[in-house]
Amino acid sequence: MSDTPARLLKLLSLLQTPREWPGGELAERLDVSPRTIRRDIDRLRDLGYPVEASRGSVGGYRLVAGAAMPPLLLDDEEAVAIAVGLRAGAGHAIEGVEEASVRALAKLEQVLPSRLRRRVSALQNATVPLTRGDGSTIDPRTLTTLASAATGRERLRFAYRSGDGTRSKRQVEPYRLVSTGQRWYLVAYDVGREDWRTFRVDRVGEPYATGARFTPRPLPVEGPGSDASGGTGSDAGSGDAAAFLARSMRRMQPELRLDVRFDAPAEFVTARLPAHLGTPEPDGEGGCRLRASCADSLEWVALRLALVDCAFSVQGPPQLVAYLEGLGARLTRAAAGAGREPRQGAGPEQG
Amino acid sequence: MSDTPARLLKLLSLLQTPREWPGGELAERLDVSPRTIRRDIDRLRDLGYPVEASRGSVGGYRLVAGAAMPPLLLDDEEAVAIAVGLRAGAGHAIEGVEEASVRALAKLEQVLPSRLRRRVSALQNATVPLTRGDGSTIDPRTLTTLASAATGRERLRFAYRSGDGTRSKRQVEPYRLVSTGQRWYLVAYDVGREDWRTFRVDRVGEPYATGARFTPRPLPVEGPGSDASGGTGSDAGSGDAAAFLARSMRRMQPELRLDVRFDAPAEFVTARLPAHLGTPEPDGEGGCRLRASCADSLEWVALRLALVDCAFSVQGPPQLVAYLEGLGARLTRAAAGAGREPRQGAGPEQG
DNA sequence: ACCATCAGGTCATGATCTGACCTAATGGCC
DNA sequence: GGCCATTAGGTCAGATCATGACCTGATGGT
Repeated sequence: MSDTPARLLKLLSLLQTPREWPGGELAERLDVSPRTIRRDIDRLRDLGYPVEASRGSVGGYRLVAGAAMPPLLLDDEEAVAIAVGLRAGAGHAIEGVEEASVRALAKLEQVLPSRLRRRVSALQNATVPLTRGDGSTIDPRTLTTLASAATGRERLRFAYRSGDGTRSKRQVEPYRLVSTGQRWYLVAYDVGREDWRTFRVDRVGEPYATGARFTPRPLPVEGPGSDASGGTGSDAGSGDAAAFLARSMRRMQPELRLDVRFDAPAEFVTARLPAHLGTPEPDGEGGCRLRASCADSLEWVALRLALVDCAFSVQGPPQLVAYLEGLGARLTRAAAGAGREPRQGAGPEQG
Repeated sequence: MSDTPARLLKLLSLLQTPREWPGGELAERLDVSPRTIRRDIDRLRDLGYPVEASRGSVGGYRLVAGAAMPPLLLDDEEAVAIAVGLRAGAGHAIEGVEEASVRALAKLEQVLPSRLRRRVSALQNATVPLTRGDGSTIDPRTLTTLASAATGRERLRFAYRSGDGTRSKRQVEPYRLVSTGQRWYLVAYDVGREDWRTFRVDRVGEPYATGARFTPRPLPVEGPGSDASGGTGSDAGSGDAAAFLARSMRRMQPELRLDVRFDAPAEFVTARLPAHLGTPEPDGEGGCRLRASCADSLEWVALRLALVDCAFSVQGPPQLVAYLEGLGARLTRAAAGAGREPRQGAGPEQG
């Protein structure tokens, strides 16, 4: 409790509170002399954590932004908040940081005390997921298990339910998690099939790491047997995995072939659409047209389109048209009920 | 670089990677003898960080969940992912952890290196906010500035735009941030007005901490002048602030008086609605009715209602009815355009 | 002008850390 | 069952380091 490293950690934790700490107060809190505090501050600075000091009678120390991230010392509630936030984000993650987000979540959940874990899952259950209905909501626990196994180079076993409904048990050497828009895929070497495969994470059931470690094989670049000439050893493989996924997706049937016309300029629409849906082409004066393929759920696509906040018109696919029709009718009926008792099946009516 | 505390931090950071580390490898990485590694592991355990060891030929060390949160050592991408996730969540935060979420964000942004900060704001801009249109989107920077000032007991100056449009400059002693559903409020002592006020955060402009520290005053409990008999000194004031906000809200006009009937059982609807919107009462067979007041934005409420995924009917307020009408018409038109070239103003038509 | 704060030097003492030995126990693999 | 790699921990000598007590200076707000 009273040795130097512990004190340094405590000091770091105190300094992370966004306020100024006079040296005397720190000395009192940590039960050492002010001189030692000054020395500790020096040490932190040597370690690369920039402690800023303001002199004068209301001066004090404060940790500011530096070149590297200092260790984050979170209290219970903050840890829970981050875990909940990341889990909520895991489904429809912010583009560009999906993988990192899952890595961070895995890191956090690895060390999250069990009482906090209970609070997290309780809050998680109380939260209404934004996308639902097509049954492909992703279990964050599955995601973190896969992510841990991939970075920890541990073999995985899981049950897989493929697109046509057949079930199988797999044992794989996980390579990397990749997300496209709303969906997650695992690129892995299937030990049983003796080949590389991509798995949709929402079709993975009950994954667990066997504990057996493996040395990662090089991901085939194009054809089998081409040279994956010595990588830097660090993780330059994320792009590879994404490319591999893209190639294997090309062979699969994309689930939705979008064709939408917007009554708004292309840049307006682009700014309001997720990037992986593609970019619309100008079409006519003041309009644009989006043709793209995606594997996202119907509800989610419909929601994104509605949020673009301009008139639009869907050419295809038919399921999307049908869904929008249904949703539009439901909303119109909801609005039409105003002023009198609601009744099912009341037709639309306008004032 | 090579002294003990730094090595311990590095060790912690290595152990947080979700994989097993043999002692020898750690010794090599940290450039000390294996014996020292064992001693360091012991030290970490003494500090309360439970390091689990598996013996045997494929054994190794791994940090597991313990009683307290260990310092989180994030790499750049993970830090960015968390920051982006929390900022995205700041607008429509998960219920129950809003304040903690903002505290965590403030803590993180305080030490986030500037190059990462740029990446965060770039990603933030690329993201389409889920709610827009009523101009009340919240700037996460404002939120974290206020949170930092509140926990750091620093005075704040900002420009305020009140409900009727009048602008004023305020200097306050911030007490606490409170969120209700989608909106954020600051409970603070207004130095100029010499009284307690609540401010809507989205109406706060250009806040900055003056640097002047203050000693927090007790928040009046009911009437002015009642005794707030010595609190525990710690932060038991979160509930107080919420209660204070609720009292001062009661005097204000709530913005939306919802009255919605759902064609689904009350428990079905409750599970799919955010809690702060209130709970619906059973109404007729298999239906229920929700009467509640809220200060959320129109678009957001409409979205939540649509996501309940059952037929419903809105009695009021009129703005909501009008908005749903417009949205429903837009979606119906979007669906009706299928199969032929879209044309503006084409009336709805069904097959 | 005064005071509180940060910044840093020096010194003696005592604690602590490290590496090099050693032995014991455990679990997986052949 | 035997072998091997791993964790676990004891002991010892020497070097290193941390601490508190003193000091002087600089800075900035009141």
